[in-house]
Amino acid sequence: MKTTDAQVEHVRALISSVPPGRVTTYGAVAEAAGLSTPRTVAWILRVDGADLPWFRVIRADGRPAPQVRERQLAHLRDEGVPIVDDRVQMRRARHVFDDPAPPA
DNA sequence: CCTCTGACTTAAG
DNA sequence: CCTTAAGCCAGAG
Repeated sequence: MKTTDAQVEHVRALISSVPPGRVTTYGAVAEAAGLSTPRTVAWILRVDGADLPWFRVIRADGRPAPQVRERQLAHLRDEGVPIVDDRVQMRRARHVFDDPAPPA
């Protein structure tokens, strides 16, 4: 199904709700927003994520996106996110969305 | 209508 | 820990 504006707004809201010092993954956001693939989340951040805490969204393995990894790591370190060898310790820093995914 | 690319993920070698 | 392959959706050419 084509991604709706509501879905995009949902994704933006979810990312905005991630508190400082915590992080989430593309997959988690996609699932919470009801999207079928994390690539859509990446697309949203790329085209309309300048005003969002995009640096709190990392890949599933705990590493930032290669293209922005320096800036992302800098932001995360600044917020006190546990990082070891350029890898985020999601076990401690992962954020859990209270708002459940909408039923199909 | 085609192919390519991308701030992704999981599985397999 | 490394690289491939396949699946996935949206946009650009």
